[in-house]
Amino acid sequence: MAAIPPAERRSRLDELAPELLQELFETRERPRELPPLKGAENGVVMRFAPNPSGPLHLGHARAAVLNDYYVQRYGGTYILRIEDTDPRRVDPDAYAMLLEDVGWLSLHVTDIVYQSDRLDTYYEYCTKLIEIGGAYVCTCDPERFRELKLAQKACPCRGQLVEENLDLWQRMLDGGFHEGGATVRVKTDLTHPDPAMRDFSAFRIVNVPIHPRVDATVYPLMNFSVAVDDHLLGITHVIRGKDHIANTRRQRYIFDYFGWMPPVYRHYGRMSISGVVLSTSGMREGIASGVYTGWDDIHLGTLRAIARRGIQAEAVRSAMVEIGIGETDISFSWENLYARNKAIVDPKANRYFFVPDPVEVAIGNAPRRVAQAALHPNDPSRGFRTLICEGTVILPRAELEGRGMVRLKDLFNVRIDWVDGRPVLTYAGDALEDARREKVPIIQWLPAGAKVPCVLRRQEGDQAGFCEPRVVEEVGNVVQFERIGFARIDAVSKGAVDAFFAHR
RNA sequence: GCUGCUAUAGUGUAGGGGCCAAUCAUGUCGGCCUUUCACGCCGACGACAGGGGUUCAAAUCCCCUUAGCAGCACCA
Repeated sequence: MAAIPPAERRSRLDELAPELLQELFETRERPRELPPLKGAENGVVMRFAPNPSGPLHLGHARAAVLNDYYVQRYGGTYILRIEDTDPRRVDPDAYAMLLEDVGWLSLHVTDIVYQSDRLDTYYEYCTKLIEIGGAYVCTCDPERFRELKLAQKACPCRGQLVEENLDLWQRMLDGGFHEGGATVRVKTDLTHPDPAMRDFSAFRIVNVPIHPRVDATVYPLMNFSVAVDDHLLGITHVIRGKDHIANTRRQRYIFDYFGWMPPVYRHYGRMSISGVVLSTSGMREGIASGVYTGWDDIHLGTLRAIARRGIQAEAVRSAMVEIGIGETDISFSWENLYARNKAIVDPKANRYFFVPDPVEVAIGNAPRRVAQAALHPNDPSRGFRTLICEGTVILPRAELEGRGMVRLKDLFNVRIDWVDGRPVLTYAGDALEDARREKVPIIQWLPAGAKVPCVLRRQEGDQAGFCEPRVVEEVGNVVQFERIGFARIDAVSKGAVDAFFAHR
């Protein structure tokens, strides 16, 4: 066998056992399966833990979908945990937006937990941690503490007795300190090679702004509340970005102090997303200053923005599962997302004509014709659109330029003569074969008397024109404007259609 | 700077010592089909970051280099 050149092997095999060859080279696309999770065989408890500072975007979708994927795969519970322990980063409107976005993604959430409901629990565990000598209240200036930390030196507060710490802690809770005046620190290892690990903060005081859901001034930092919650809620597996690797190590100290078993962690790599704005603060500013129309502006990477453009949740889900939980840094590919969306949307979308940048022209010698154009070429049972040509039509300007002939789709051929730079059209027969033979483009058109104004909104800018009257019935649906691409019909106002371009 | 993680076609991914002359998708190009530049079908293009080492055998294990990323907050 080895003596036969590989190229020859295939042809030989083809002669000997063609069915074997076919099996060997059959390209079956198996549904993508992500690597198994350690210790998940008997079910999992996982969580998606967004911060209510704005709506969800594609970055969130990755965490949300991947955790959901494993919950679906192994069975178990999926907790939506709203991490609202920083009043400064809470947008009261975001709570509702989060739930909408989770709903849009069809996450299989079984429980919803608000961390702001659980402050007393965190306080209780903080007291315990102080009691067992795992934490202390630090009243140093933050800048001073930082210097000491970098020098691997203890701050004076670190040596306080448990009783002193408990007193100070109570004083914090009683409002005896102001913002910045005191912080609870977890005792770790001052000589830890990674300065990020040294005596990190667990609680702080926030006086302004007031939390929209709870009356408090002492708030846990995420490493404390997350560790306590992951344990109390029985989280078995955590999938999150690698920006949390350091946090995982910090949280480990808390698990160890309490003698808890930490969950299994997977940290996926950074995902860069080009072409849209993702930072919540950047989006917020842009909306406030009028650069963006709102959280669903098509230049943003929020789920509501891409949904508005006609991207289906299932496409997002499928794209995220394809990306998976690899630790490599990746760049998110809109192309791949669009391809997946097209697969979902193409069989459903009805076809219509949209004529951008229209020119109205009378066609010389044009017979009156009733054109029947299929709503979907692969599904005749859906029926037809009826377009009546009485001789005057509108055509996309760009399709005429430089041409001597075109065919109007589902209608007839027209000759184009250029007189003083203006197109003069003449009926040139019905035969499709003529158009084929001449390799003439078959273009979209509309009767001059039966058209609806339509604006196709793209990221690059708006495109004005006209579309078929029946598009008005497609609000909320994705349609295909023939030869242009897929678009979601967003609204109809004053008889004009507002459409958002999805992709080709 | 310190601490850590990662490196497979343009993009995303599979492969974790021999089955790799490397998977699948997407993309691009060509063809077929078609009254859309859609869908579908056929074909082509395109990658193991670089250098050492271990081994009979390395994309796979080890080391170095390079590059990217993350963290070093009283954010999450």
